[in-house]
Amino acid sequence: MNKVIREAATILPLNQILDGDCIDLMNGLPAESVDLIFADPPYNLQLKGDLHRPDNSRVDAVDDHWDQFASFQVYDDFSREWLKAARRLLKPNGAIWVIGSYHNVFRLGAALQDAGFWILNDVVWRKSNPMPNFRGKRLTNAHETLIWAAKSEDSKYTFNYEALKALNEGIQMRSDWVLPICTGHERLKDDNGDKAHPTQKPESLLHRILIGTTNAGDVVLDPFFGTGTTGAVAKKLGREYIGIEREAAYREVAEKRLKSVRKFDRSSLEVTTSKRAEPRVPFGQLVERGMLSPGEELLSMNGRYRAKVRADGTLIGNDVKGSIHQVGAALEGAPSCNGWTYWCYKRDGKRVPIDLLRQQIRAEMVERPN
Amino acid sequence: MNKVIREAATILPLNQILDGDCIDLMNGLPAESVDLIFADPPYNLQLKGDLHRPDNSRVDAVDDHWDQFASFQVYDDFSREWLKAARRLLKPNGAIWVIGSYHNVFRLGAALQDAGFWILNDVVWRKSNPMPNFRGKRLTNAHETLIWAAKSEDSKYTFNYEALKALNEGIQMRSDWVLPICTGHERLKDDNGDKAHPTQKPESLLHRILIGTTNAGDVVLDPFFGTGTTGAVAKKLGREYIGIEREAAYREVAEKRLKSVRKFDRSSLEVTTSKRAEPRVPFGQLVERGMLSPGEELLSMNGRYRAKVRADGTLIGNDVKGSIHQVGAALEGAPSCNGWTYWCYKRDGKRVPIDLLRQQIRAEMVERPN
DNA sequence: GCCGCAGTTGAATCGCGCC
DNA sequence: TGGCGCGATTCAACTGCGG
Repeated sequence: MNKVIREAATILPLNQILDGDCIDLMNGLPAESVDLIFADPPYNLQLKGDLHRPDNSRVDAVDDHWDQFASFQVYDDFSREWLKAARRLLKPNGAIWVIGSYHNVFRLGAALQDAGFWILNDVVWRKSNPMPNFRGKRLTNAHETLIWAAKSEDSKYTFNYEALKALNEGIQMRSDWVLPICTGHERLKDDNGDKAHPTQKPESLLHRILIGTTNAGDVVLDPFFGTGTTGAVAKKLGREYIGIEREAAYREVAEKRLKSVRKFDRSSLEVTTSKRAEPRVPFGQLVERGMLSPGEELLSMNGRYRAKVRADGTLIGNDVKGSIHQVGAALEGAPSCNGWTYWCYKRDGKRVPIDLLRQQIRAEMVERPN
Repeated sequence: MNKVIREAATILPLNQILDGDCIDLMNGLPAESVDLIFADPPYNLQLKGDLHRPDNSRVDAVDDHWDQFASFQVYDDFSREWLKAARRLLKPNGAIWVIGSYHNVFRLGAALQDAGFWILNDVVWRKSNPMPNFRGKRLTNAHETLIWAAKSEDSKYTFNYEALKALNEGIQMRSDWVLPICTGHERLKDDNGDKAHPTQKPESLLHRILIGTTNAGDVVLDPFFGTGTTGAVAKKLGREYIGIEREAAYREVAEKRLKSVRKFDRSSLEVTTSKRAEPRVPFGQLVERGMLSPGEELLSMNGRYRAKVRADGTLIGNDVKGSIHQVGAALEGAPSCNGWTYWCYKRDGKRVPIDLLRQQIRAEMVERPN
């Protein structure tokens, strides 16, 4: 801990959870005293009725009072006020992370820019296990967006390029991060065994943020502390934290959690690493990418059957419609069929297995596990 | 081309590129005449000096005059004006796609919401081959963001759920799409052999958008047409397009490109459809036709409940009377139940789902529609 | 202890047409 | 135009139990 931090510590309520409204409390703290802010504000989801899964079970929606706003205008006023208070607290070279979904993140991003923050990246948290779209009316909402911004255009912000590169197996870290949502033992439960907080963030996400954009000893503030994921990871990684949370139930869970956290917990470093098999390539992608055209004919490897490619990546042959696997199986009268090795196409009079196209796509993907 | 489209064609400049300012031109077109808008507006990149690669070669940045705006305020005014004109053009059930990067997309998204559009999804285009961050000062900017929004909250927007699911090998399409940037033969060159447009989008992106959110024959408008990717894919897929582009050089490249594009043949454009589109068959018809007899017993799929068929096509089981759906729901204590997939009957000692009888009727209907 | 299977769950702006 | 009723719709993980 260097001298500056030690002095600040006499004023700053380090490693504590403050009880109350984040705007009031931030306005009461000394200006230019914080290195990084992580903020997970209410998303302002505008949910109407209940939603049921196809098996008729009810989805436990986020319908808490703290997520309700009367209008975009009210939400914007709130956002601009807490962002203003947050910006005042940041040191000149400080930075902020904000997370949101399409319901609120565009308003949040515009408010950040208007407040004088300088956006450095937007980062996509691609969820490996999102909730599906049960009604089939939209795309699976499989990601959330984070915005990383410096206090101002000329801030000398912290970016640990090499550390993130190392986390990413030697390849420069990209703006899309694949991480699982918070489940299992990490997900905190209340006394009834229900989830303690409806939107607890995974520690892996905060781990990457704090490793990449803070140094040991830095002061990290979270104005929407919830169950304290930011504090837990900060403590593990040797950063100082300040939490603000107005709901007593969340504060209690967070206090208990933080007591049991130890610095340099090695196991937490392993959270983000996971092995992955070869990435799945949908056949439809060959069509979208023009490697095969709708209307083009495929030939079975044994030369016995033909089928035509359709615009949605299905085949039609002998009146059978379906995936490359389904049509292959139907034509052969087999229970199953690997379409990738069954079909080929013609180029310059030669038969070429479609699997070669898949290999080409995989080579381009250079997929990283995380 | 059906009657409605033919009439509209007398007013709408279909399959043309209009020369001029998109706001003026959109205001001159008839209201509620367009099914889908795809817009790739200027990104308002705020680039300072030149950028060089580690080998000192200069990066060819987007520094065209059309991408320069004096301030966020000016950019917002511009965005809100073209969005207003665009919204007027959309049919009540129409929708819009907008693409942007962190420089502009937050402002665009907020403007969309303020204009009354209803966001359906934000979609991340994850680039398989992005430009690296040469200076190591930020994360590799490896994605762009698309916003899909309906004209209003109660628009009955087009979503070809099954077609997108087919494109994704039978798994529901997610909000993150991995696609390569536009390179190689697809990337259009000018007479000097330089790229004809700095931000040409890949056809694969438009293919997915048009397959997923339009039907054949729909009118698709692109107010920032550029080199005409939207038009090219629309033509291939049998959609009508309207392009607007004020730069003569881009219009020329696009005209040439569109002339050489051919529509895919009819059958390959057919796409996997949802059950919802199939004709409704009342359960009573199975009784009328003698496929099931009054008094016959049905068994629930899980084997737990029985019910008796009545002459009017209702069921009675455990003192509950009503439709196959109502009785199923009541017995299971569920909010709803699809009776077609819930009940089966016995034939030769085997359980047969009643849905097979419905499929039989539907098959006959295709042969003799009336 | 390991494997398989059944059950549960996650920041969700999640019908439509007829009368 | 509001109410009612048909009937369509899910993926990846993790938990716990039984063999």
